[in-house]
This record gives sequence, C-alpha cells and structure tokens, in this order.
Amino acid sequence: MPELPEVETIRRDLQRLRGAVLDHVVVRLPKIVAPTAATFARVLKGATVTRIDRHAKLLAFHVRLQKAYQRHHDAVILVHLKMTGQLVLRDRRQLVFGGHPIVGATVVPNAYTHVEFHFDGGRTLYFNDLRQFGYVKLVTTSTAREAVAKLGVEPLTPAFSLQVFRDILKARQGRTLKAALLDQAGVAGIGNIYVDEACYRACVRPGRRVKSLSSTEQQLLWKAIRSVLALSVKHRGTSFNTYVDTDGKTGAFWRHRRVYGRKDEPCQRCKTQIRKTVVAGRGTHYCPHCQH
DNA sequence: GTGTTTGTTATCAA
DNA sequence: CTTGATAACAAACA
Repeated sequence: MPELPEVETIRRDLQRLRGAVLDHVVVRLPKIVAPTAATFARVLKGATVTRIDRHAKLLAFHVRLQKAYQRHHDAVILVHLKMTGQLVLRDRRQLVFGGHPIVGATVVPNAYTHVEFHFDGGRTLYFNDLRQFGYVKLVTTSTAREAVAKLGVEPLTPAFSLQVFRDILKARQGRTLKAALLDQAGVAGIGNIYVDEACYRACVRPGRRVKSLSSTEQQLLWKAIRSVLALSVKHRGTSFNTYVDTDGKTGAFWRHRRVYGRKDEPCQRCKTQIRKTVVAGRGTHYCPHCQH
C-alpha cells in the first residue's frame, strides 16, 4: 500500500520525466481515468510535463497542453494509487523478455495495466492497478488546487511543528489515536502501516483516546512520525504486497518494520508477543508490554 | 466458499 | 457537531 514514503520515492524517480512530451496516451480501462477516456487521450496528445509534485499520497503531474481547451493551456493529471496502484517507467531500449519489456520483477504492460503514457523518444509510463481502486484524473489547475487544499500538513516539512501537531490532536480529542492519524485532513500521508510503526516507536497504543495522551506522549509521537517516515523514504519505501517503484523494484523498509505484519512475533524491545486487534476498522499491531 | 487485506468516500446510527 | 461502524470498490491469497 503506497503511503507517503512510497509515493515520495515514485515522485523522485519521476523527476526524469520533466520536460518530456507525450506522443499519445492509451486508456485500456476507461473507468480509471476522468473526465472520459476519449477526452483524456485527445487533450493530452502532445502535452509537455512541466513538473511532478506529491501531496500526501497524491501525485500531481503538471502539463502544458499543446492546444488550448476552453482557454486552458495548463492542466494537471492527478494520480492516486490507493491500495495496489503502480507507476512503472520503462525505456524502449531496456531489456525485452518474451516480447514484453521487463524491469525488475515487473513485466509491462500486463493484465493490470490500465493506462499507458507514451512519450517522444521511446519512454512509456504505465499505470497498473490490480484492484482498480486508483485513478488518473485530468483536471484544471484550480480543481487540482482544491483537491490539495483538503489535505493536511506534510509531516516531513517544517510546517509540521510540534505545536501544529498538538493542534491537530486537539481537534480530534474524542477519537482514537489511530483514527486521528489516519485522517488525511490532519497529518497528510500516513496510512495503516506507518501509523502502527509510529505508535510503537512512541510507546503508545493506537487504540488510546487522543484526549488521554500526555504532553510528553504527544511529543514522542511527533518525533516518531517524522523519524519513521524519513527512515522509510531513505529505504525507498515498504516492500510488500504490490508496491514497486518506477523501475518495478521493491523497497527496503519492510525489514525495518517493528510491528506491522508481526502478529505473535516477539517484540524487538521486550520479547512480548505482538498483538493484533482492530482499531478504527483497521488491522492494528502493537506490543502490549511496551505500548501504554 | 470464507475471511482477510486497505485508501477513500458515502451513508447511516448513536 | 462528532464519532464510529459499515459498505462499496476489486482481486489475490491463506
């Protein structure tokens, strides 16, 4: 599941697409794109990628259109990977296997390739999504701004100060810590894996009421959120399930996780068995001895 | 065949 | 107004 570190890894890799010109777009599964497959492909023909940003788990490809559509020369492609989305970039010159280009462990295009962006010069960006929850939307710059405005503070920026974090928690006092941290309008970009990992590092149970957290615990959480996300970005994200980077390769954070997916394994601090429960409707892992 | 996996949104209930 | 619970989306896996 791509969360902030995984999407950030993809964003960094995709910077090499800046200035690239789209020759054509192929939409294989219309429901993935917006407004319609026909419009999507027609408007983007000949467009130039000017910049690629990340907002929480959302990627924003800014494009300059070849022609003006209703006075709009610029537009944004918003890409959300949701749970199983992938963006794989390959070059025509790369290794070919069985008639298909293969990069890392990922062969593209495959049965889950729903959109293809073919660029001048032989590069192609593939949007794959096994479960088809993700989307690729062509929107105006103002619509993109509105979508981004709904998101909260980026946890790896200076804007995420301790005081800002305290305010976010205060506005969610009645909720469980897990529900509060998964709310993208507060801290943006945390998902189910990193919420459990941050809580473990802060020695706080995800099921605690926000109201019950001490000032010290708030500070520990603030530090844990920043450090665990930064560590994962350093390792190019978590690698399990269907996450791959733009080369089709897996990330290396998976072996650094302390609790997620470690039910019944001994806690690395105290050897107590990791417990798994449900909080805020999500699978939740914690050490019953270390976390209070 | 059953339960589990999760990001986001919608909907209903307390 | 707040919060939670549930469903929906879809497909693989144990």
